[in-house]
Amino acid sequence: MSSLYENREKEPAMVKVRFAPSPTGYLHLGGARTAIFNWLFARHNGGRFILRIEDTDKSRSTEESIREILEAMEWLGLDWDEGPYRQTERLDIYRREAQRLLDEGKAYYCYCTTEELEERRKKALEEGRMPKYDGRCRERTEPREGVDPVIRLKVSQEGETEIHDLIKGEVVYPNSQLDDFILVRSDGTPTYNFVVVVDDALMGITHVIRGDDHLNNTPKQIQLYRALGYEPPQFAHVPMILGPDRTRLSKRHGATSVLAYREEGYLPEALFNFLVRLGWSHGDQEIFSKEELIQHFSLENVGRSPAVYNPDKLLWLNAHYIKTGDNGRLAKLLIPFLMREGLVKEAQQPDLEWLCRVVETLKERAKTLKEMAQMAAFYFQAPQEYDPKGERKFLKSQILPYLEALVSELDKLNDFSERSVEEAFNRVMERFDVKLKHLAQPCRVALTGKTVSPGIFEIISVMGKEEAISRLKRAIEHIKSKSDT
RNA sequence: GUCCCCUUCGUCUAGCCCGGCCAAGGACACCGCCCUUUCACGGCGGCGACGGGGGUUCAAAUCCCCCAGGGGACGCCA
Repeated sequence: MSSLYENREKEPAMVKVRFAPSPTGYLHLGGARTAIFNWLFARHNGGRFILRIEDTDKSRSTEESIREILEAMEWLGLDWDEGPYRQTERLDIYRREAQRLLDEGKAYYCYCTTEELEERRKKALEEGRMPKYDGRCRERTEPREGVDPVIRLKVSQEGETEIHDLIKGEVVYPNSQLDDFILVRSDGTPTYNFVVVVDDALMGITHVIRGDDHLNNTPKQIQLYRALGYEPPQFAHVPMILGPDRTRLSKRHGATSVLAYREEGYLPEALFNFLVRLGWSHGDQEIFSKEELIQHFSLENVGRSPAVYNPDKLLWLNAHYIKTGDNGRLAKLLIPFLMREGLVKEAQQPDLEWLCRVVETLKERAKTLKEMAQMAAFYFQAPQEYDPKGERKFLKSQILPYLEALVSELDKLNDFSERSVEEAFNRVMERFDVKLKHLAQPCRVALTGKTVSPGIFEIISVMGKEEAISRLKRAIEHIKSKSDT
């Protein structure tokens, strides 16, 4: 019976993955994509997705950051099945595990000070050596006066450690590169490399999917799993997202916070779709619903090379989701942006049904909700002034008769639908024997102040009879006052 | 410096594992044309890549080796 072999090959009964952000800032694009890959992997395999906050660095972790991260995940629709766990609430577990390693002789106290370490590191770098801890406290039996010790793991320097990475393939590290890394700081708090292993093991994580900046940590962690007597999980190291300058994505590259995209008027499904296609693909398909992603996602189709973040494509996707989005939903999402533009006051919410019609006229040309709100301005306020070029070109005295005729035709309408507005235009065009463009452009400038807008019939219809006529009359007066002088 | 990862159009990528279907496909951006009351949308077309060098083979983007470039790690950060 080759039972050992079979056990190795057999997939774990239940896939369990985690996303483990450190709350030292907002959720950025790279972190969000890692979360998405984990979530998708769990959902695809009918497994569990757990959220764990890695807050062992007390000096840098903040509650505000935790709130931000959770909010960003909720916005993206990444729901978790367990957690959020907080590592600061599990300190007794780490203490117990550290003591166990100490008792078993697999870890030891180290009394070297930060200053001494820093000096040795500097020297090593200068001499072109690898700056690693030399293990000098391994055999120390006596404490050192006035120094709070750290706990280090005895790491084997012999041989090599192999990683069977689901994305990178076989990766082999010479153990000579490893050093006795710190498990517990001198203040008694555990370090990342320690807690990540303890938690992943104890929480039964089957697949660790994370950024490939962690690939280098993996051999250390594997040694720790073994020292602890736990079976290492499967690893999948996802290539990082790079900025346009091909370095690690950071604040330098502009807005990288997930929530900042919401503020800029991006739809969560657009960012989701964009992020998942950065490094993962399914043939030539670009647009994916969540259901399709869950159905198709697999680690095999994750690329091995890093991806440069391309804001133009995100914008295109966002435009697509706006274009195809539900008017009612878009209208609701648009309101905060209208308020920010000063078009809608907090107290008086616009009529949603009407707003839906506004959205309908704008959704084909707006790439973001922010942009849509800006383009919607003329629906809320009559032009304060006319675009100079448009005025010169279209608001001329020759067109006065057309505009006046149009006002009277519109005034006769009971039904103010797009269709009947169009018919009113047709009557005016026939009477004066002019083409639509000679009527439409002056009208557009009169109504919106600009030479660019959605279709003339739709905006008039949506604007309403009273408002449209009043704006046309104002334009007529404006033209007259000019020609008088 | 050492170790690890990566390398197809400007960018995201398909193809690579199982060589021939690839004079390398799709998408974003860009350019042009068409549609058209403006702007968009849409349609059509164009531009544009296998990092370099050696092998192996009848045949290599695909397999092997070397080099170069890029990224990452080397913390009492995660």
